[in-house]
Amino acid sequence: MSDKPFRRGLMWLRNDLRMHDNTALYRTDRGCQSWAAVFIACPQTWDSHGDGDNVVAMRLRSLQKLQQALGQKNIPLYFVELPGFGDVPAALSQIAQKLQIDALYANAEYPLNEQRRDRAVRDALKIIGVPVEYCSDRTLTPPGSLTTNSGDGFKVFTPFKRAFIARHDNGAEGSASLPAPRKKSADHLAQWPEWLALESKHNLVRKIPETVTGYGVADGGEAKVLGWPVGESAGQAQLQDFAAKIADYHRWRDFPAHPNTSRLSPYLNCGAVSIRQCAQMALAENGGRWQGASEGASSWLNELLWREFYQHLLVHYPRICRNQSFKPETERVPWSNNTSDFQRWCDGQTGVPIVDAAMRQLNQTGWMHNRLRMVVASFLTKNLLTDWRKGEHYFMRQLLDADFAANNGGWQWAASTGTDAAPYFRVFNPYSQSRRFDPDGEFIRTFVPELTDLSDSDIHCPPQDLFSQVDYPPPICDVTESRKHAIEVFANLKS
DNA sequence: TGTTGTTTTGC
DNA sequence: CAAAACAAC
Repeated sequence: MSDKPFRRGLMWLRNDLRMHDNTALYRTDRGCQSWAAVFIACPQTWDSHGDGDNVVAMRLRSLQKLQQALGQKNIPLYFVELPGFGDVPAALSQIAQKLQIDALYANAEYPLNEQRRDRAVRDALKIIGVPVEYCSDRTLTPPGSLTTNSGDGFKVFTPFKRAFIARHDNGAEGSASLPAPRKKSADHLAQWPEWLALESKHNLVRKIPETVTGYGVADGGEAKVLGWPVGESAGQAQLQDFAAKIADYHRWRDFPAHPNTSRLSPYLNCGAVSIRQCAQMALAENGGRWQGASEGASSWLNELLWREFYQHLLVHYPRICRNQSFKPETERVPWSNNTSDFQRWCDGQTGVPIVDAAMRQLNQTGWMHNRLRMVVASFLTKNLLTDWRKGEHYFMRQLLDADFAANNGGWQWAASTGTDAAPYFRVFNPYSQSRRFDPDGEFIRTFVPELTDLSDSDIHCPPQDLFSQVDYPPPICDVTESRKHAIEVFANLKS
């Protein structure tokens, strides 16, 4: 007799695609004598959530890597494509019965539709007597567990941070991370069927496809997406690279041509790297404290807490997941929503070099430097007075690191519609930002080669006579006038 | 993690 | 008179 409470278990993988320090995976391995993993693609729901080709490619390629790693431990990984989240409970119920599963494990996800899906799965499996365990893994502390004295979720970052640190500045994060699952005997794979037919006509198979319905995937067959190597080992390598540079993070983080940023977001988002691994690395650099010794490490830990803050907000304020702004009065902003302006912004053809360079970086690489995300978001929502939701959606479609909580939080911050957002009168001047953070125009030259020959001082705001000589558009708007107008519009909301 | 226009400071 | 400080948006 084994002391394991369950004979056969199933690990349901989502955006947690790694072997090490994976809470639910660890619980499955420890809790079950025999187990398999399953991934369910839901392209219809993914599409309605705005997931683009890039984030889906990152997900599927990372999953392929994980399947190899699981295979080396003689653990099967099943794949099935269903249309949407609504199809998942019935399918998992069938899967659990046909595979004779005794327990299901997964790591919790916090957007509203994900929570609803997971509750429905728990209810469906309860009917057939299969317990479901959802683990806290995507955040450092479970959303909902940090509240103000009155029991509400924090709406302001600084008090949230203070409360978080009060609870976590005790070295607990420094403890060892969870080990990878243990290797199974060679006959373990044979204890699980090669494939299963489900009643919905979707087959559960052990082969991960190159693509799913409605999604094209970049870089056919390669272990890269838009030049980014995929998988847990690539994520860990990135974490190690950044660990060597984190002491200087604060000094160079704002300069897009010399970025000393972590570039970990695509890995963090699909789960190739855990948030605890990130925090542990930075805490090790910082004498085990959240604030203090190393300015670089402290500064980056602060960024990790912004991510944490936005994840927690979803649970306390589900209106965020209903396509609504956090501040109700900002629903009355008379957005101009000019279609061709928006298209030019998307294409990097606004005639404002730093904005165009940033948008082209996004379009070409699936990633954008954080400061530039603020600059282009401020430009779209304030100077072009376009609804932040159009920008949010475009970012979701393009980003390799597209995460609903972080992306929505960032956009509502820039648009001044969010909690603890930039005050409406704090509008970035893209030319000032350009001169300050790309002083010699190096970043602009990388992505807007039309302007290569301009002087370091002219490149931020090209002179009038350039437009007849070079195929580059004149500025889409006057930033001084449009700034004034936006501030006026927001000020009028009060009356 | 703002910008701008105005006032004050310091040489 | 340039740089710093400040107020208002």
